[in-house]
Amino acid sequence: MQTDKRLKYHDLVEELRDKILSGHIRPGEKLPSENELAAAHAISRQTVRKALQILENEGFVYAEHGRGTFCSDRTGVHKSSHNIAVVTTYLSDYIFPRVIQGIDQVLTEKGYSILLKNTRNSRAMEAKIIEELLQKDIDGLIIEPSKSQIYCKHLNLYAMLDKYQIPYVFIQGCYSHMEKKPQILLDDRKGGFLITEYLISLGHRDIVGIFKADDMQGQERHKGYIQALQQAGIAYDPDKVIWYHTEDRKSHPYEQIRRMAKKREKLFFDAVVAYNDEVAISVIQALEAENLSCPKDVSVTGYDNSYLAASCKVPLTTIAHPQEKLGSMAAKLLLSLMEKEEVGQTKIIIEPELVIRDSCQ
Amino acid sequence: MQTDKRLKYHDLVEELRDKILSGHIRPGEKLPSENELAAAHAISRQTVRKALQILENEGFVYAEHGRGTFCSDRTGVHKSSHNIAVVTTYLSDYIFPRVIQGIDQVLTEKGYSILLKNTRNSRAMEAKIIEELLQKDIDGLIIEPSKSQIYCKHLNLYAMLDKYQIPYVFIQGCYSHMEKKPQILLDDRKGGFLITEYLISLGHRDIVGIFKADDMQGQERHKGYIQALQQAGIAYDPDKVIWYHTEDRKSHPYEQIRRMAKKREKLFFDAVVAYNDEVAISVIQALEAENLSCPKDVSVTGYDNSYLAASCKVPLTTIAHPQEKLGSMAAKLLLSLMEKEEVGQTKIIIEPELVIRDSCQ
DNA sequence: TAGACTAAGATGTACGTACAAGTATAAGAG
DNA sequence: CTCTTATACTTGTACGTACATCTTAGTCTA
Repeated sequence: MQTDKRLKYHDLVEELRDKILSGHIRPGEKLPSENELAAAHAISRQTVRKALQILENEGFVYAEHGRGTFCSDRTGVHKSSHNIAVVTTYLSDYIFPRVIQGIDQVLTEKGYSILLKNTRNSRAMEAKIIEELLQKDIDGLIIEPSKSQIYCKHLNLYAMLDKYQIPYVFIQGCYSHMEKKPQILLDDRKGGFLITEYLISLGHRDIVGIFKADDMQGQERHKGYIQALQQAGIAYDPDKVIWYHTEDRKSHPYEQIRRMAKKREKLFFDAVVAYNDEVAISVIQALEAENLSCPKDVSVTGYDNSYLAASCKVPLTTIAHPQEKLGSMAAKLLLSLMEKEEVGQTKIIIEPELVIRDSCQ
Repeated sequence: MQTDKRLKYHDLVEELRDKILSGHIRPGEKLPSENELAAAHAISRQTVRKALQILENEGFVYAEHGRGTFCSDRTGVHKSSHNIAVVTTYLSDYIFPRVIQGIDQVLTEKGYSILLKNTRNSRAMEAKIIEELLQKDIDGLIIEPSKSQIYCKHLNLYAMLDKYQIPYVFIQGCYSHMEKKPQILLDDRKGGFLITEYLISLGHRDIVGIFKADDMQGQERHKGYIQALQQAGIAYDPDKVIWYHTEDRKSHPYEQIRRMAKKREKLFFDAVVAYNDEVAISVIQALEAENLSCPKDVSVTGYDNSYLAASCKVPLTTIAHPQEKLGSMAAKLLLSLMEKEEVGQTKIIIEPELVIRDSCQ
């Protein structure tokens, strides 16, 4: 096989490209004029022009009529689509709009756009989306993991992201074995602890817990719930815990609570720690259907402090979700990763806060 | 100003590009040889080569050594990023999440992604965003106009979209002079009429109307409100109408209603038609602050049938907003425009529906 | 000192030639 | 009939010339 050195214009392209990539020619710097290059390499000006045109198409240089040819500012590596993918599980009208709003505010300011995708909480879908995103040239990725507690077979896709130097930030959760990756999450265990502890401080001892089984948040809030019970010396009773999956979020907790409430004569709970505000509202509805009232008969707590919590029938005592702040923090972290700054803290945990309203007594 | 026709290679580029775009040269078809083109246009072969190289860079043609130059399979137009921009006014957690969800469902199925942007209801921002989107190569655009009742100076940007053959669909509103463009909207006048007519049928005659001043929906709902009053022979009283701007949506309606409610001895209204559910809730809060109750003292109606309407303190009688359906219809319409199908109906108006709950009597 | 002019030097357009190298086809040899 | 070969035609590389157009900087003039 012969070397490529036989093509003069190709030679020049490689030489100049190397000089740019190695830093010998810096962004904005003027290249030698076409005639100078021609003379220096003992080739014709037309051949030099051909080489420069190739470099221009590749984005390494740009020419200005009458002034000269210059090295591009952005070292031509990738064109920078200025798109950043935001992958969430659901596009529900629950808390995500605000998270995305927070992300958007930060990104728009810096000239980036959001490419929105959602996985419907399916890992297969998530893998498909990341593959797709690797094709489009995105500058970064903010992702909420799907069904995060289950072991994830598609970790190699994240290795691909690393390889292509596409920075990513996890929000709301993170796969095991990736705990050191940049991420912003809430201390869900502490949140579960705080809200349970609050109920205990009001005198409740028979506290039902409702948790989502298919993500890390559910697991963590459950742990916090147990921790608070233990601290108060209350025995943990598995029969008082209801687990549900995302698909059944509208029916399962409702039916379970109704079933439990039916045994009124031996009502064995006086408080409910719900996984989130949506579930809390459905719990209250279930109680009312059995002629029980909240907070008079049963105290109920939510989680996330969504707009539902403030405006629903019984304003909910809940745990504050930072929403916009979570989004803007994630966007800022991603931007600093993209600029390859030395980022000190890449794992940020937001402390939960108790918001007291009317649903407990 | 001189025409572009002076540059020979540029001429040839345009001629060939037009032939390809118009279908005179079909994908895979062989173009005339460089010498033939040179002879036919009485220009040199080198000039022909320059033109062909530009077309090759743009993806319209490809050359095969020794065989010829051929028209690209993918008609070269744009590389098809498979991104579709969705531009809304706000990313509120109000009704947009569901609209976007509807769009996303349809687009994901066809392998497209959403590029999300929001204008904060500013026309300047909208112009900036469209300019930016013209740079990125999007395949289509779904847009909710900003401050749509005000005359829009940036219509030329839509002409640019036409020129680049990027199809777009308006949702929720449309600029004047663009009534014939593809759009999906709600019959807001009829909605305003229906809800006002309903209040009249309950016996109300002193009905306050609250409308947003800075978009078409507000204007239309206001017209429907007047229409219903006229039909019932009730005189229109401008003092009973409150106009507000988006920026003041949280304070202005609330304060106005409180002010009106303060004159209790001569309470001159017994019903309120609110612009949307959010405002309706704030109206109810204002009434309660003055010790008036809804629906006992004053009937209040919402609009949009958001999740707020069902779960708030006093479940709202409101007008159904199709949400997901609006989104999916817009996405489907856009897709059919993109495939250049002959689309029969490009202006779709969705009929409003009354949803009766507890906030009126 | 401010402004106009000029010249030098940069890229851009256009044409020309010559030869290299790949492809398809038709003619000819076995 | 099959394989080889010659040939004509294609695109690719390389060089050369000439002039147009734009920028910059220096010079001259009012």
